[in-house]
Amino acid sequence: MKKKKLMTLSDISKISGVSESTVSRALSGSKLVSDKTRAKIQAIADEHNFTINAAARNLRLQKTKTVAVIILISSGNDQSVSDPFMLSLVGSIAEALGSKGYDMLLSTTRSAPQDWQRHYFDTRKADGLIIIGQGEDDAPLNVLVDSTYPFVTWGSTAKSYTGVGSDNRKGGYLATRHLIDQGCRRIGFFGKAHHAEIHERWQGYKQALEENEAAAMIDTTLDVPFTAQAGYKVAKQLINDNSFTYDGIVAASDMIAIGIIKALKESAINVPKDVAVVGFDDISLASMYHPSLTTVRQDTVHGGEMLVSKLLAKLNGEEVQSETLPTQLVIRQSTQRSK
Amino acid sequence: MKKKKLMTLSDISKISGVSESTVSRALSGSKLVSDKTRAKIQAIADEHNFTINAAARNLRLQKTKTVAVIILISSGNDQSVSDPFMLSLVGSIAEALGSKGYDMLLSTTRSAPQDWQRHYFDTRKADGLIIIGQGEDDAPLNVLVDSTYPFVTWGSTAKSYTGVGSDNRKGGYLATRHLIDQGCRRIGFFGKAHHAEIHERWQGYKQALEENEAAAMIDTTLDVPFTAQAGYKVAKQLINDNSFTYDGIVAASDMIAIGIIKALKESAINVPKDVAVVGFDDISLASMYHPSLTTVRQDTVHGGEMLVSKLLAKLNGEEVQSETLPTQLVIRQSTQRSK
DNA sequence: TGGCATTTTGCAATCGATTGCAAAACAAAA
DNA sequence: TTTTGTTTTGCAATCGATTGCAAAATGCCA
Repeated sequence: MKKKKLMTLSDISKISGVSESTVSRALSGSKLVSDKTRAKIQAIADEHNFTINAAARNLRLQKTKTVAVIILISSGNDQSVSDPFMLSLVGSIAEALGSKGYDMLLSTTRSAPQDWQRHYFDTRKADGLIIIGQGEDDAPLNVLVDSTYPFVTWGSTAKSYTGVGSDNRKGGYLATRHLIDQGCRRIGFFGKAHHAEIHERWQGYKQALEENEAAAMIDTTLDVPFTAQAGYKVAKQLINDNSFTYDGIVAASDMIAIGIIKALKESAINVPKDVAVVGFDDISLASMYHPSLTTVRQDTVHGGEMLVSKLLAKLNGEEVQSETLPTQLVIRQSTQRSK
Repeated sequence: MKKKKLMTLSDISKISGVSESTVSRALSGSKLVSDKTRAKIQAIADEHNFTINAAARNLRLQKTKTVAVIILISSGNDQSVSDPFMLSLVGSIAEALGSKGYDMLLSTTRSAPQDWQRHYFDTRKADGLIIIGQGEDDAPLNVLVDSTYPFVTWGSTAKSYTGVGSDNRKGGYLATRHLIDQGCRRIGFFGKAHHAEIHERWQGYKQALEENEAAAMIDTTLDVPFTAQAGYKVAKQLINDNSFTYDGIVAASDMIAIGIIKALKESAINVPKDVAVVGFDDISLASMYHPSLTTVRQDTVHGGEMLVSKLLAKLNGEEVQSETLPTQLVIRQSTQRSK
């Protein structure tokens, strides 16, 4: 019943009694072939379960209809692959690509070949690259800048290459401002401030603090990787050392916020009463945590679509600009001190 | 500075003054070429930044060194893409593939072409398929069974095709047994019992209840999709209807457990004192929730490696068996009623 | 039916790498 | 120097689909 062997254009051509050219044209919808012929060929192709061989087509057309997505992982930190935010973004990219008829090749800097920057494009495995997360270091990306390699990045948009990203500074500002409005006066920032995106959030935080200099603020910038575990550990440490003196915390991501809150709870420090905590990302879990998490929402769906459309435009030879997407403060329980 | 044009084998052959065959052999490490020649050619290739064209090679060799991973999503439920467990598994697969020199093509049933079952293989975009999550319905997979298509699945292993999965039944049993040991007497199961994997967990749950028939138990099987939101909603509803009478809950996944716990907390029902809750998966967040979640661990790292090695073995023409991985109960706060 | 315009179809080259087989180059032995 | 044996190298076919150009088929009108 099953065909063991896969059909080729040539097989179909023999069966239908027309040339390969005609089969090719019929199947690709060229108007150089009559409807009658096309119908006949299409029927035969369907019947024999024929599919075009992508390798051959790619070779001939010099393109693959495939985009490689690669997730940058800071070397030390092996958890950030599982950051729900990034994965949500990848999901959105996958869908946007799928709807345009593109396949997605996914890898992380850990699983990819050494020379991933060039690998996918040079080998013609993909037509372009989407790079997620600039990490703390521009070096790996600089290989690509001023080359003609088609790529776009997610992250900070204040770069020399095309990027899509959230308005991190505004987000950081809104989050901090909100804490101040809630009456917090000793506000700490938890996150790697030298990481491009986080740095922008930190700048927003800084700005909010400065605009309210009347109040005595604490600007403590702690170096915390992207995981709940890291947030937990740092907070725990501070508490144990009796140096936890905040009444408000801006966490660089929801996962970090969750870790911090857990540490606080374990020490019977109440959130939001004793300490108000605001996260960043609005991962789906944020509303399901207890207390539900006030956070700055990044729109992953829009972000994914944007990345894809920018890249495809680029593949199409168009000139493309970076784009900053709006962020939005979502107020939930973790900062409601008033009532 | 940059080469606009990508080099081909033929270019390198011209530059180095040897034939294409020799270049090909030199670069692929064939011992048919002398070390001296190889060194010379290698140097030239490096200098000109030459990379093999995958399309051409694929066409010639009839293989792609690429595996397609596809995530089955139940149509209605648009959240399960973001299920941390699946994503963790995908991460592990990505790494296992990377270490074997394979690339990973990722898609979900939402973003993939209609005929994804055949698409990736027929078009020769991938050498094989890894399918994650059987969903509630075997139909899409049956297209592949008894075909010669190389694929392996994650999920229930009691199927006619090669699968890798956790010992769900044992896991469900351990979880339920633990609740009984903790003194729970009204234990409910929250999860889609007609979903293949969940059904096995449910069987384990059932078995544990039956082995302890002396105690009065409640076997309520509620139909809950895979998200925290769903767990929350169902629990909330029960509470509002005054029909929440459990003192122990077996949730089919950690996310569901988290949603349930949130609903309980909002109604001032204490976990674990009033109700003990056990999850399934041991996602990284389980230990970071408050209370930390007792759960059944599935080993995603091992699982991913296993899926990959089975598939590659299959590609290699070997006969391959399904495999069930052990599950392990991880006891944390959400079930500690004793003290 | 013949002649011309318009559609359809087919030939053959091309994309870039691999490999069986045969020829060339080299080394060693006679 | 010739012969035999061993390495290296090159020729040419192959993988499957696409497409410019030319040839064939068809339609239309007189």
